[in-house]
Amino acid sequence: MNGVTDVRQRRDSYHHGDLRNALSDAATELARRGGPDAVVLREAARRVGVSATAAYRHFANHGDLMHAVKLRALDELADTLEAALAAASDRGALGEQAVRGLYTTARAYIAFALSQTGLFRSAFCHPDGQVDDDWTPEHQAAAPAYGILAHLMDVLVETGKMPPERRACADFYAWSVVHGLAMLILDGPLGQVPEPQRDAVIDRTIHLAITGLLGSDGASLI
Amino acid sequence: MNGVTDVRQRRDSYHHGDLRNALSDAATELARRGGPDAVVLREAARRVGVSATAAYRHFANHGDLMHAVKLRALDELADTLEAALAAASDRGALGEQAVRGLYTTARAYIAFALSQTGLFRSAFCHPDGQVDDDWTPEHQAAAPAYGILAHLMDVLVETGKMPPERRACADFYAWSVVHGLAMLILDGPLGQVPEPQRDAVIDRTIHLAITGLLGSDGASLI
DNA sequence: TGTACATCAGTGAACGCGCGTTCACTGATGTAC
DNA sequence: TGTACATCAGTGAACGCGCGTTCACTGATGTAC
Repeated sequence: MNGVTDVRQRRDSYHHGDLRNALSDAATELARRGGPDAVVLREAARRVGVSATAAYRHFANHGDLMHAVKLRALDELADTLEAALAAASDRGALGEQAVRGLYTTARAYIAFALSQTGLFRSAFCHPDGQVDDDWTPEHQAAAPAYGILAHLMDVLVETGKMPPERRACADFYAWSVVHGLAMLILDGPLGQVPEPQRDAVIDRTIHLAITGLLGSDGASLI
Repeated sequence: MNGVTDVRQRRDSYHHGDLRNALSDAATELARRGGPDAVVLREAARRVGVSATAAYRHFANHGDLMHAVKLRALDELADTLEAALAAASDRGALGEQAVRGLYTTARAYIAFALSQTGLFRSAFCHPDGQVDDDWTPEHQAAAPAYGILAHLMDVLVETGKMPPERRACADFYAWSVVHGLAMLILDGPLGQVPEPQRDAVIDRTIHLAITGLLGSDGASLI
């Protein structure tokens, strides 16, 4: 851990050793604070203690750096969801676990969007001049959040919690609700709602979404 | 119609007559093509045939102009939804009309996001230095799209198509699905799906959302 | 083991870009008497 | 009806900003013999 951190700080030798990673780290921190627009190549270099030109040894251009930030943001989102899922209790039948898992994941997604807004936006940005293939099946590791969701859905069907005929696109549907809710809070009408009410709206909306998917039986669970 | 257009073109007298509107128009066209980032005060002035300085007689600053664009985008979105709703057939019982109206509105929302991406993004941007009160209840006229949705939901309950206990937040829920779906296509994994499949995903997701809200009876309708 | 040399990874100065905004100004308009 | 003058709505030149990117360069490294 400390070894990793060391390499990210300003070096004392002429050669850095791991400049690409250090720049990605610095750029990611910029994104965390200020979103995609705050990712400034010169500033990242400055923070690492290196000339701006040095960055061009490791990234083709600004869009390339941005792209690295995007992948990190996507990873951090997925890690957050997985951690939330792991932290939730494991008791009960598999099906009930999956239902609870859906609630947990949904809330964690919103929480990430609200607390790590800069990164969240960066995960869905378009680095200029980059081919946007982060989402193709081949690169699906870049969107591991989707894997989590899809797996939950499969378990729901297997355990009889969700009718099989609803399975098709159920993952996109769930993702849409939760992503749209996040965006409406960040950029839309729900941003103006004071916080206690907002939390109620979040819970209620997630509840409606899951109930709709599972039938009313899911409702009684939480 | 032509009278309106005239005023938007370059004037021949020293005084323009309706510069504020002309600048809003020009800026909105910039947004339509290139999204919020394409709204450049100097370019809008150029297009109207006026010095950049003149804009400051009518807008406090760039954010103020942007804000005008945002309101127009919001209006155009609402108009599009209403037009789609009006164009849909009016036959059948009120409840069935409302259900069909939901499908129509949802599809029109996505279609707007995909065909008027620049404006769509502008409707949900944050003009810098502007207090974001476009969404407060007092200014709700600024989000007339919400009114359309809320009214549909009320009709669904009144006609017995939707259980009253699901009414709470049902509008936010529906908006979230449709907004999230649009965003996932524009900025997320669904953008990479080739078009025929994508349309299927859109229809299916909307269907899941509405079925979830109404119960499976809604399903048979479309 | 030492040395020559290709290659890799940095440096610092400079450029152009186009924006938002300000300044001191001038031309047109409307109103009080 | 004419005139003086305040006010409104434009103009053109200029500024500073900070970025991404390129250039010709130098310092460090590793490998062939």
